Amino acid sequence: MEKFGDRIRELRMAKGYSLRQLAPLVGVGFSYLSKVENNKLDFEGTASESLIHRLADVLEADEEELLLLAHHVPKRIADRIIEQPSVFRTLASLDANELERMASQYSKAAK
Amino acid sequence: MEKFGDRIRELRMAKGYSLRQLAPLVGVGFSYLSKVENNKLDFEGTASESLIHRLADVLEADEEELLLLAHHVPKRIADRIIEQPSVFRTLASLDANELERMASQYSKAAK
DNA sequence: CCCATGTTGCCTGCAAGCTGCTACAATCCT
DNA sequence: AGGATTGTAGCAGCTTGCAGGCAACATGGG
Repeated sequence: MEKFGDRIRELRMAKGYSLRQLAPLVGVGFSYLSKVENNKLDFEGTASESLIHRLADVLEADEEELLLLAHHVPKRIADRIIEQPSVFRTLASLDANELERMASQYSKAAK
Repeated sequence: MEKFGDRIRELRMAKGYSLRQLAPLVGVGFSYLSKVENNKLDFEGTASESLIHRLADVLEADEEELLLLAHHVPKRIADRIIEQPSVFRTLASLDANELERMASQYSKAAK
Protein backbone atom coordinates (compact mmCIF):
# COMPACT_ATOMS: atom_id res chain seq x y z
CA MET A 1 0.00 0.00 0.00
CA GLU A 2 1.16 3.48 -0.89
CA LYS A 3 2.63 5.62 1.83
CA PHE A 4 2.00 9.25 2.52
CA GLY A 5 5.44 10.43 1.45
CA ASP A 6 5.25 8.56 -1.82
CA ARG A 7 1.97 10.22 -2.66
CA ILE A 8 3.32 13.67 -1.90
CA ARG A 9 6.29 13.02 -4.13
CA GLU A 10 3.98 11.94 -6.96
CA LEU A 11 1.91 15.05 -6.60
CA ARG A 12 4.92 17.33 -6.40
CA MET A 13 6.52 15.76 -9.46
CA ALA A 14 3.27 16.06 -11.37
CA LYS A 15 3.41 19.79 -10.77
CA GLY A 16 7.05 19.93 -11.76
CA TYR A 17 8.22 21.38 -8.45
CA SER A 18 11.58 20.75 -6.85
CA LEU A 19 11.77 20.42 -3.09
CA ARG A 20 13.23 23.92 -2.82
CA GLN A 21 10.44 25.33 -4.94
CA LEU A 22 7.60 23.66 -3.12
CA ALA A 23 8.89 24.24 0.40
CA PRO A 24 8.27 28.01 0.60
CA LEU A 25 4.83 27.55 -0.96
CA VAL A 26 3.76 25.43 1.97
CA GLY A 27 5.81 27.31 4.54
CA VAL A 28 8.42 24.76 5.60
CA GLY A 29 12.09 24.12 4.84
CA PHE A 30 13.04 21.96 1.89
CA SER A 31 14.97 19.52 4.03
CA TYR A 32 11.93 18.88 6.13
CA LEU A 33 9.91 18.18 3.02
CA SER A 34 12.51 15.64 1.97
CA LYS A 35 12.04 13.77 5.21
CA VAL A 36 8.30 13.91 4.80
CA GLU A 37 8.50 12.39 1.34
CA ASN A 38 10.84 9.66 2.52
CA ASN A 39 8.82 8.92 5.62
CA LYS A 40 11.92 9.64 7.66
CA LEU A 41 10.54 11.99 10.27
CA ASP A 42 12.18 11.68 13.66
CA PHE A 43 10.56 9.11 15.93
CA GLU A 44 8.24 7.76 13.25
CA GLY A 45 6.07 10.84 13.44
CA THR A 46 3.84 12.16 10.70
CA ALA A 47 3.41 15.56 9.11
CA SER A 48 1.18 17.95 11.03
CA GLU A 49 -2.40 18.37 9.97
CA SER A 50 -1.83 21.99 9.10
CA LEU A 51 1.06 21.14 6.79
CA ILE A 52 -1.04 18.49 5.10
CA HIS A 53 -3.74 21.06 4.62
CA ARG A 54 -1.33 23.42 2.87
CA LEU A 55 0.10 20.59 0.76
CA ALA A 56 -3.35 19.55 -0.39
CA ASP A 57 -4.04 23.15 -1.25
CA VAL A 58 -0.89 23.87 -3.25
CA LEU A 59 -0.79 20.47 -4.93
CA GLU A 60 -4.53 20.53 -5.61
CA ALA A 61 -5.04 17.17 -3.96
CA ASP A 62 -7.78 15.59 -1.86
CA GLU A 63 -7.04 16.66 1.70
CA GLU A 64 -8.89 13.79 3.35
CA GLU A 65 -7.04 11.25 1.27
CA LEU A 66 -3.73 12.75 2.39
CA LEU A 67 -4.77 12.93 6.03
CA LEU A 68 -5.76 9.29 5.99
CA LEU A 69 -2.52 8.24 4.34
CA ALA A 70 -0.71 10.08 7.14
CA HIS A 71 -2.81 8.16 9.66
CA HIS A 72 -4.77 11.13 10.79
CA VAL A 73 -8.52 10.94 11.20
CA PRO A 74 -9.96 13.94 9.35
CA LYS A 75 -11.84 16.30 11.61
CA ARG A 76 -15.04 15.91 9.64
CA ILE A 77 -15.04 12.18 10.40
CA ALA A 78 -13.85 12.56 13.98
CA ASP A 79 -16.71 14.96 14.63
CA ARG A 80 -19.24 12.45 13.38
CA ILE A 81 -17.77 9.83 15.67
CA ILE A 82 -17.99 12.12 18.68
CA GLU A 83 -21.61 12.90 17.83
CA GLN A 84 -22.65 9.28 17.48
CA PRO A 85 -20.15 7.22 19.42
CA SER A 86 -22.24 4.12 19.83
CA VAL A 87 -22.91 3.83 16.13
CA PHE A 88 -19.26 3.98 15.24
CA ARG A 89 -18.26 1.66 18.03
CA THR A 90 -20.59 -0.88 16.51
CA LEU A 91 -19.36 -0.27 12.98
CA ALA A 92 -15.74 -0.55 14.03
CA SER A 93 -16.46 -4.05 15.30
CA LEU A 94 -17.69 -5.32 11.97
CA ASP A 95 -15.32 -7.14 9.69
CA ALA A 96 -13.99 -5.66 6.48
CA ASN A 97 -16.43 -7.45 4.17
CA GLU A 98 -19.51 -6.50 6.11
CA LEU A 99 -18.42 -2.90 6.11
CA GLU A 100 -17.79 -2.91 2.40
CA ARG A 101 -21.22 -4.32 1.66
CA MET A 102 -22.87 -1.86 3.96
CA ALA A 103 -21.20 1.18 2.49
CA SER A 104 -21.67 0.06 -1.09
CA GLN A 105 -25.41 0.34 -0.68
CA TYR A 106 -24.97 4.02 -0.13
CA SER A 107 -22.06 4.92 -2.35
CA LYS A 108 -24.35 4.21 -5.30
CA ALA A 109 -26.70 6.87 -4.01
CA ALA A 110 -23.88 9.38 -3.71
CA LYS A 111 -24.71 12.34 -5.88
CA MET B 1 -25.09 16.00 26.98
CA GLU B 2 -22.81 14.79 29.72
CA LYS B 3 -19.26 16.06 29.77
CA PHE B 4 -16.11 14.13 30.43
CA GLY B 5 -15.42 15.72 33.80
CA ASP B 6 -18.94 15.03 35.03
CA ARG B 7 -18.59 11.37 34.18
CA ILE B 8 -15.28 11.09 35.98
CA ARG B 9 -16.81 12.68 39.04
CA GLU B 10 -19.68 10.20 38.97
CA LEU B 11 -17.30 7.29 38.74
CA ARG B 12 -15.05 8.60 41.46
CA MET B 13 -17.97 9.21 43.80
CA ALA B 14 -19.32 5.74 43.11
CA LYS B 15 -16.02 4.34 44.35
CA GLY B 16 -16.07 6.60 47.38
CA TYR B 17 -12.77 8.25 46.58
CA SER B 18 -11.85 11.83 47.42
CA LEU B 19 -9.78 13.81 44.95
CA ARG B 20 -6.75 13.44 47.20
CA GLN B 21 -7.25 9.69 47.36
CA LEU B 22 -7.75 9.12 43.67
CA ALA B 23 -4.98 11.41 42.45
CA PRO B 24 -2.01 9.25 43.48
CA LEU B 25 -3.73 6.14 42.15
CA VAL B 26 -3.72 7.58 38.66
CA GLY B 27 -0.44 9.42 39.08
CA VAL B 28 -1.46 13.08 38.98
CA GLY B 29 -1.89 15.87 41.50
CA PHE B 30 -5.27 16.35 43.18
CA SER B 31 -5.62 19.94 42.04
CA TYR B 32 -5.17 18.84 38.46
CA LEU B 33 -7.87 16.22 38.90
CA SER B 34 -10.21 18.88 40.20
CA LYS B 35 -9.70 20.88 37.03
CA VAL B 36 -10.28 17.79 34.94
CA GLU B 37 -13.60 17.10 36.65
CA ASN B 38 -14.70 20.70 36.24
CA ASN B 39 -13.59 20.86 32.63
CA LYS B 40 -11.38 23.77 33.57
CA LEU B 41 -8.11 22.72 31.99
CA ASP B 42 -5.93 25.52 30.68
CA PHE B 43 -6.84 26.68 27.18
CA GLU B 44 -9.70 24.21 26.84
CA GLY B 45 -7.35 21.26 26.61
CA THR B 46 -8.33 17.71 27.43
CA ALA B 47 -6.84 15.04 29.65
CA SER B 48 -4.16 12.97 27.94
CA GLU B 49 -5.02 9.58 26.60
CA SER B 50 -2.68 7.93 29.04
CA LEU B 51 -4.38 9.59 31.98
CA ILE B 52 -7.76 8.51 30.66
CA HIS B 53 -6.44 5.01 30.38
CA ARG B 54 -5.37 4.98 34.02
CA LEU B 55 -8.67 6.51 35.11
CA ALA B 56 -10.63 3.84 33.28
CA ASP B 57 -8.48 1.25 34.92
CA VAL B 58 -8.73 2.46 38.50
CA LEU B 59 -12.40 3.41 38.25
CA GLU B 60 -13.25 0.22 36.36
CA ALA B 61 -14.91 2.14 33.59
CA ASP B 62 -15.25 1.72 29.85
CA GLU B 63 -12.12 3.29 28.40
CA GLU B 64 -13.60 3.94 24.98
CA GLU B 65 -16.58 5.70 26.45
CA LEU B 66 -14.26 8.00 28.38
CA LEU B 67 -12.04 8.68 25.40
CA LEU B 68 -15.02 9.62 23.30
CA LEU B 69 -16.39 11.91 25.98
CA ALA B 70 -13.00 13.62 26.01
CA HIS B 71 -13.25 13.99 22.24
CA HIS B 72 -10.52 11.51 21.49
CA VAL B 73 -11.01 8.88 18.83
CA PRO B 74 -10.03 5.54 20.38
CA LYS B 75 -7.16 3.85 18.63
CA ARG B 76 -9.20 0.76 17.83
CA ILE B 77 -11.65 2.87 15.84
CA ALA B 78 -8.98 5.06 14.26
CA ASP B 79 -7.20 1.94 13.05
CA ARG B 80 -10.32 0.66 11.35
CA ILE B 81 -10.75 3.99 9.60
CA ILE B 82 -7.17 3.95 8.36
CA GLU B 83 -7.66 0.41 7.07
CA GLN B 84 -10.83 1.21 5.19
CA PRO B 85 -10.84 4.92 4.52
CA SER B 86 -13.32 4.97 1.68
CA VAL B 87 -15.93 3.11 3.69
CA PHE B 88 -15.76 5.50 6.57
CA ARG B 89 -15.67 8.54 4.32
CA THR B 90 -18.95 7.34 2.91
CA LEU B 91 -20.46 6.56 6.28
CA ALA B 92 -19.44 9.93 7.70
CA SER B 93 -21.48 11.59 4.99
CA LEU B 94 -24.71 9.92 5.98
CA ASP B 95 -27.10 11.71 8.25
CA ALA B 96 -27.67 10.72 11.85
CA ASN B 97 -30.86 8.76 11.28
CA GLU B 98 -29.52 6.70 8.45
CA LEU B 99 -26.51 5.80 10.52
CA GLU B 100 -28.65 4.79 13.48
CA ARG B 101 -30.79 2.50 11.37
CA MET B 102 -27.78 0.99 9.72
CA ALA B 103 -25.99 0.20 12.94
CA SER B 104 -29.11 -1.07 14.70
CA GLN B 105 -29.27 -3.98 12.26
CA TYR B 106 -25.99 -5.15 13.62
CA SER B 107 -26.16 -4.28 17.26
CA LYS B 108 -28.87 -6.93 17.56
CA ALA B 109 -26.39 -9.45 16.23
CA ALA B 110 -23.84 -8.47 18.85
CA LYS B 111 -22.25 -11.58 20.34
C1' DC C 1 33.22 21.61 -13.52
C1' DC C 2 28.91 23.77 -11.89
C1' DC C 3 24.88 23.82 -10.23
C1' DA C 4 20.55 22.08 -9.04
C1' DT C 5 18.66 18.61 -6.65
C1' DG C 6 17.82 15.48 -2.86
C1' DT C 7 19.51 13.23 1.80
C1' DT C 8 20.78 13.12 6.61
C1' DG C 9 22.18 14.15 11.46
C1' DC C 10 21.96 17.26 14.86
C1' DC C 11 19.83 21.27 16.97
C1' DT C 12 16.01 24.47 18.60
C1' DG C 13 11.75 26.41 19.93
C1' DC C 14 7.30 25.92 21.54
C1' DA C 15 3.16 24.12 23.39
C1' DA C 16 0.74 20.40 25.96
C1' DG C 17 0.24 18.19 30.01
C1' DC C 18 1.27 18.22 34.14
C1' DT C 19 3.54 19.51 39.15
C1' DG C 20 3.28 21.61 43.26
C1' DC C 21 2.60 24.84 45.81
C1' DT C 22 -0.77 28.40 48.20
C1' DA C 23 -4.84 30.08 49.90
C1' DC C 24 -9.63 29.90 50.68
C1' DA C 25 -14.56 28.29 51.24
C1' DA C 26 -17.77 24.80 52.36
C1' DT C 27 -19.13 20.75 54.76
C1' DC C 28 -18.78 17.12 58.08
C1' DC C 29 -17.75 15.11 62.73
C1' DT C 30 -17.94 14.82 67.53
C1' DA D 1 -17.47 25.56 68.46
C1' DG D 2 -13.49 23.92 66.35
C1' DG D 3 -10.58 20.74 63.81
C1' DA D 4 -10.32 17.84 59.92
C1' DT D 5 -11.51 16.79 55.36
C1' DT D 6 -12.98 18.14 51.00
C1' DG D 7 -13.22 20.70 46.78
C1' DT D 8 -11.89 25.21 43.97
C1' DA D 9 -8.72 28.14 41.98
C1' DG D 10 -4.57 30.78 40.61
C1' DC D 11 -0.04 30.73 39.27
C1' DA D 12 4.80 29.76 38.26
C1' DG D 13 7.54 26.41 36.55
C1' DC D 14 9.15 21.94 34.69
C1' DT D 15 9.47 18.14 31.11
C1' DT D 16 8.88 15.92 26.94
C1' DG D 17 7.50 15.34 22.24
C1' DC D 18 7.50 16.97 18.09
C1' DA D 19 7.34 20.37 14.09
C1' DG D 20 10.59 22.35 11.70
C1' DG D 21 15.48 24.64 10.73
C1' DC D 22 20.39 24.45 9.43
C1' DA D 23 24.60 22.90 7.56
C1' DA D 24 27.12 19.65 5.38
C1' DC D 25 27.20 16.21 2.17
C1' DA D 26 26.07 13.03 -1.99
C1' DT D 27 24.50 12.55 -6.62
C1' DG D 28 23.44 13.46 -11.33
C1' DG D 29 22.92 16.37 -15.68
C1' DG D 30 24.61 19.47 -19.18
